This record gives sequence, structure tokens and C-alpha cells, in this order.
Amino acid sequence: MTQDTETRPKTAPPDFDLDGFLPYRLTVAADRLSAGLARRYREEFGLSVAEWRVLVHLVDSGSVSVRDIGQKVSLEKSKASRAASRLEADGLIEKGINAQDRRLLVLSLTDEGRALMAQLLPLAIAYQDRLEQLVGERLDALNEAIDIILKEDP
Amino acid sequence: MTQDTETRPKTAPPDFDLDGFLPYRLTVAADRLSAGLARRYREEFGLSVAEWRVLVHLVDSGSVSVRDIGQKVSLEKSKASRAASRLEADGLIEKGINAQDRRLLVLSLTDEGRALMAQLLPLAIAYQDRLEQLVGERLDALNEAIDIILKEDP
DNA sequence: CAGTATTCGTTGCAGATGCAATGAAGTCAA
DNA sequence: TTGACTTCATTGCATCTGCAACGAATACTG
Repeated sequence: MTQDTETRPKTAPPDFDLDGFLPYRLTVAADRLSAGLARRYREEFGLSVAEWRVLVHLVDSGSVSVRDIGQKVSLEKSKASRAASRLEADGLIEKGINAQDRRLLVLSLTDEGRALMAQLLPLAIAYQDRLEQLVGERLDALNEAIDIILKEDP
Repeated sequence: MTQDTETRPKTAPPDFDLDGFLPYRLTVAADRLSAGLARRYREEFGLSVAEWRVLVHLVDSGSVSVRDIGQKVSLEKSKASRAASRLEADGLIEKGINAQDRRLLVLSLTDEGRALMAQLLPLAIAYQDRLEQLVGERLDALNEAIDIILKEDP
């Protein structure tokens, strides 16, 4: 008897390798990547990831509602709302009211916010460049794979 | 004058595309993937992601300490500790003491825990298979890219 | 128009999170 | 052996998180 079937009854779980499990791998990789950046945002600029995302969106898109932001940069509306409030308290953005639809907010960068982003974005761009260097020839496949995941939403 | 330099002073932030920013892309993709699975774990089995990771590790590795788990499945030690306590309260694992080093816990699956994993793991395996189907030929490059990120830890 | 339904942003709240502090156990060097 | 360090797991605590509920504003419908 090479197998002790007494100790492996019909409830024996199948083999499974967590280290090869894609949702786990992606989560760990994303956490690693975000951790370094998030620490820099926080230590050097006092920003959370949510606040940074809101700011990034406001750089291109002049005036936006909280909901627009949530959709565009993948933030819960409560998270987006609280991030916006903190940013306003810090003087980085301004909140106005949309005259056409007074339920909507109109968020926009202050000069101070714009100046901060002029400091921040080059860091992010350099980080992205470094990452693309590291990933090398696999970059296209990586981006395609991510697009597939985002599109299919399995 | 094609550029109104008055409105773009030296503080003008550079162009930046968040949708192409790899840390953001990875985070969103990982969140999407995890969300679906996490909901199933929770709704069908009452497990959090942390609890599920602990269980998975215990399937292969007979008896482990909290610290081993934390390292192996990327959990904060407090998170691993609390997950283990909940699992013990649910009767899915048992906590013993290591006789050689009585600081260490010895966690192991109960029969009930093993039976649960026999139900759970086939789901995870099927999910992984489906994902690999979706990603198709890009799978190797995707895994290599993740390995690079995990190894370099930028 | 009146009345209902929907959307927007905020907030209350219960639970999760991460960090630091703690106590118990072990190691090491003099 | 003693005393200073280190390691392990837990826990306290301040903060964060996501969801549901809410008030205000708008859209829809008969």
C-alpha cells in the first residue's frame, strides 16, 4: 500500500497552488507596487491614494462631479466624496455647484493643487518608465491581459 | 501664438494618463478579480479573503505558526492572527502549541475544515482555468511580468 | 401639475485595517 | 545564572472602509 486511504477519505481537498493563483498573484503584485508609491505620496505630499486619484483626474478634466470621479478613477462614491473634502480642506481643490443641475458638484484644481501636481506627476511618470523597463518585452502582453480582465470582469 | 502661455505657467503639470498607469491598472484589475471571488467565499462559505488564504496554506502545510502563514500568503501578522482566531471559533482549524518552542502556535485543519476545502478548492481551480482561457497566449508573459514585479519590488 | 421615482453627495455606523505596545517564551553573552 | 535582546502572537486604538440611509434636487408619468 503506497497510499493510506484511511487518512484520505472522500473529503480530501484537491491539490492547489496559491502561488500560481492569478487573483492572488495580481493582488500581491498590485499591493507591492502601490505600497511604495502610496508611501511616497503620503510621506512627501500627505496624500492618500484616493486623493491622488482625484487630483490626477482633475488635471485633465477641468470640472467634474464626485460621481464622474468615482467612475473614472474607480473610487466608491463615499471614498471619492471624503477624498474631495480633504483636498478642499487642504486648499488643493475647490468645490462649486453646477448651475444647470444643482445636485452636482463642480470640482476643480486650485493653483496650489495644480502646482502640486506639477511636482507629483513627473515622479509617477518616472516610476512608470522604470516599470516598463523592468517588464521589458512583456509589456504589451501584460497590458492586453489586464485589458481582458477589466473588460470581461470575470 | 498657438499656445497661450499665460494660462500655462511654469507650474503646469505634464500630461499623464491614469488609465495607462501600471500600478493603477494592476490594482483595479486585482480588485475586480478578487471582488467576485471574495463575494462567493463570503456568501457561500462565510469566509473572508484572509481566512481563505490561511485555509489554503494549511491544506498543504500540515502544521504551521501564525508567522509562517503571514509570510507564505502575504498577510499582516495581526490579520493572520485574527483570521486564525475566527477560523478556530468556526471549528475549521485547531490551535495547538509547539512543544519545542512554546511561543509558536501549531495550526492545523479540522476534519470540518478539510471538508470545506474539498468543496472550495474545485471552485478556485475552475476560476483559474477560466481566467487562463481568457488570457490565452498572454499567460506566460503575464506571469513573467508578475514575477518580475514581485522579485524586484520596485 | 401633483405625486412618484431617481440621482447626487454626504454621513452614520459597524466592521476591517495597520501599527505600536504588550506579555510570554526563547536566545545569547559575559 | 543573570540580564539584555529578540521573536512570537495577541490586543488596543485610531483610522479607514463600504454599505445603507438620508435630504436635496431633478426627472418622469399620468
